Amino acid sequence: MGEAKITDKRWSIDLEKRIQEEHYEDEEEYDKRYAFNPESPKELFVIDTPPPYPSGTWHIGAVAQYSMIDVIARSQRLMGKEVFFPWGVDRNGINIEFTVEKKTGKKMKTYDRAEFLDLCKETIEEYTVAMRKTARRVGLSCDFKNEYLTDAPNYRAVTQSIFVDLFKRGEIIEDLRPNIYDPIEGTTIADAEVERLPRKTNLVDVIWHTESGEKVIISTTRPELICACGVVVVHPEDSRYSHLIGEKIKLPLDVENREDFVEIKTHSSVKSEFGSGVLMVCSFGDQNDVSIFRELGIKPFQAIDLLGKMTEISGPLNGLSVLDARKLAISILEEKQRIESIELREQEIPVSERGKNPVEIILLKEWYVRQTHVQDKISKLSNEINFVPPRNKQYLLDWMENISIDWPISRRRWYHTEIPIWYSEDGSKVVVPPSGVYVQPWNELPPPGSEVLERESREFIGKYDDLSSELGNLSGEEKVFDTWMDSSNSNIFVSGYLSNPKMFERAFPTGIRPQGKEIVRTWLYYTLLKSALLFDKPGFENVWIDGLGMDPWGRKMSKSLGNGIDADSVLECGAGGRTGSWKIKGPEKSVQLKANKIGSECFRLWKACEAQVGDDFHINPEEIEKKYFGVLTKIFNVARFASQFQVPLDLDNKPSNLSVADEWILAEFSDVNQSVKLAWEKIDIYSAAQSIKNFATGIFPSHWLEMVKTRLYDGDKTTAWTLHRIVRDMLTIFSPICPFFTHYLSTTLYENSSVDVREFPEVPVVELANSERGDSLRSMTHSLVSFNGEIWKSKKDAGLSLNSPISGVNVPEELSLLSDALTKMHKLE
RNA sequence: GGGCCUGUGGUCUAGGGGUUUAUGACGUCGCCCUUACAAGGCGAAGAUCGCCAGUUCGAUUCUGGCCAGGCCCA
Repeated sequence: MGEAKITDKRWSIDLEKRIQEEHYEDEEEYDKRYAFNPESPKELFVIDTPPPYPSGTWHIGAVAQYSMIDVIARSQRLMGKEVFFPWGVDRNGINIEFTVEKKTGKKMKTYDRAEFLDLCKETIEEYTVAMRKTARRVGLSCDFKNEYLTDAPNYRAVTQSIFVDLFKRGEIIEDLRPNIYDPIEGTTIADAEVERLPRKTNLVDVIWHTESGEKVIISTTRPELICACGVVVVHPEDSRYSHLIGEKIKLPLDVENREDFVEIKTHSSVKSEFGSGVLMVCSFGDQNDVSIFRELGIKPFQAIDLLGKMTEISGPLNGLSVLDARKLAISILEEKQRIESIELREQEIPVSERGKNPVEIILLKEWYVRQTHVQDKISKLSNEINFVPPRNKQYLLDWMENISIDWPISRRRWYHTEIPIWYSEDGSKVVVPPSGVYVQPWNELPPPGSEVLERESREFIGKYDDLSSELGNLSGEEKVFDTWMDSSNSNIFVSGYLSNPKMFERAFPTGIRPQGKEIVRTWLYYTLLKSALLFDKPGFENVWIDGLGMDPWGRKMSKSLGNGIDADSVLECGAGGRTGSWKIKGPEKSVQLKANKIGSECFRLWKACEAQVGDDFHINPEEIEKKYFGVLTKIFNVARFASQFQVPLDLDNKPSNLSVADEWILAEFSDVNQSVKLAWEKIDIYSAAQSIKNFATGIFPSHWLEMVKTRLYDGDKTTAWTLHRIVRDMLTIFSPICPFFTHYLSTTLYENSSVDVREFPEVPVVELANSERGDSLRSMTHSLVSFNGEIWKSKKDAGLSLNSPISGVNVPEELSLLSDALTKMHKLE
């Protein structure tokens, strides 16, 4: 016995930060610990870290999830695997374009394209730096040196190569399909960018005639779209029109190059009480029209071109803008006495969020990945994947069941990966770049080694280097990919596809995909689609799908609700004596939450212990501190207590003369050890955390330590061996959850960091793990715990202090083996 | 509006047609500064197992509906 080696009185956020900084500062040391070696003979375990999108703030729920991914990484290292825990940042996409537009007050399309790309890159770089900092603050053990960025040439080259590959195989096609389009800005826009504005519009009741001459009134605000009418529908239960179903009805305006009549059908989306209850379905008045065209399998017409002008099918309206065409259509109909009535009414019309221009849904030639033909295959392949938790696989299966159309992958935006293709002057041939080269077709000619293909058949014609003179003026594709097209390559990118084929061979299917349940239908699905199309394999061995972080009342955190919590505020809570304070809008009133100390270790411990994977979890900083900081302090104190006893030179081999008490706790510990090992194998963080926490704050200190204290003070070597062996291994198996905490304690006590252990520690008392001897030792636990409790209670009832002697108590029969230790512990007389 | 997931004391969780007066932990409350540790000890309160039907001798457990929260889609 001597002075405690651990001099700090307690775990603190400042101590945590100091250790963390040391940990990350020495890059050489850091790489030795965490850098990935693809040549390693160990089993490779690649984690497909979700590359976060830098947007300025990082959501506390997301950071909690990343901390658990780190637990997975560290636990797999501890299990002896060669873990690749990459750090990637997703930087493509419309988000950063919007940010730049907002910052400069200038629209993207008013810029020179190259200039705009530079602006995006600069802006996103600032956010990227902040994100990296938070990643370290929460303790991620990523291979930061090999950071990848989805907007970097090496990443985009992979996306482009895969496109070329799938294009050649016919899995990627071009097609005319409906898109939301802003004719003034000249760009497609996403659903999320559509806003509704009230405007006065004419609702026109137009008289149509069926083939048999019956008069039918159809109300519309878009008479100019009559030329694009594909079907007229009524509600299936509307008896007024049931006799008309299946009949042909003539369009009331002249059209060109198409039949001038359509069929009358039924559709359940029709509101019978609106107008006359008859609806003309045109390509495309609204989203409902799109789905009716799709559902009924009707070929859409193109009524409006990219400049917002009417096309030739509109006959007399040809070439007019939409508004002029509407006016002319009304006057023609009036002339023909085809208007029953006109009513000016207020209507919500869809406009583009930023331009406030009325948007149109028009047919555009876009690129698609074929997907409807591989659903069965993906579903079969996904059976080979271990889902954690299993029930969250359902999100995927349900989604796949609803897939009815191909995946549109082209966008008319800029800060994205370019679609790598050039078209010959006559449009019949295309040029695609060689594998592994990043190209910008809007800005450059095909690089050496490019191939010339027949556009329709994809047949190889020759090398571009030989044929360049025969293609005329090439035009480079200006469109870019949907960002999911990039994201869905993350697993193969980090597994070495293209960059390290030898590694890819070993590492694919990728070890694990950790992600949130909200993007199962996008990120996970698209990745599995790619793996199925490219390799006919499942993308992953494991898919870990966690729930989302909610506010303390179980509501989603959002700006509009005012219930968000910033990640850094929790991680820094307690640093430098600063406390944390959060004002959060509850369901009824605002609540002020306060905490004194949290930090990364407590935060990680909380997430590991608090919720089973897959469930949404409530985040309340006050609770995190109250419930889990004490656990850290308890374990800290156990280690501090242990640190006053000399560490035996040989911790590996057990002494021959272990006492029964020592054997008992070793038997208990080997049990805990086994369940933790099993839990880490099954990627069950919750169970591992619970087992360790219960042992480390429960029977180990309260019952064993109290029982052997005097023996330790007397300098008993075998008990000191047991103490240190258990503390050391306990810190080791706990290190995936609280790496800096255990690092500090283990290096101070044992001069070896628990985060460096690469082999799961087995308690060197094999005969205690699964044996009768072990079982019989463990069978004492229950009586021991209740016996101790009884004595503590009787002493309390008698007004005695715990270390005063007590008489008239006998150690029960089943604990006779421990009777010496218990007699000393309680001072039984 | 549609599909799916979830619903056990304040929080998290075990269990699963009948010894269940429902497990454990944390939190809360009361009493106790006992020398690693009030970060501890002892004790107490707190749940009609979301609600309503049905199946059954019996339901928290099975079935259906509803409600609430969540996710995605429209």
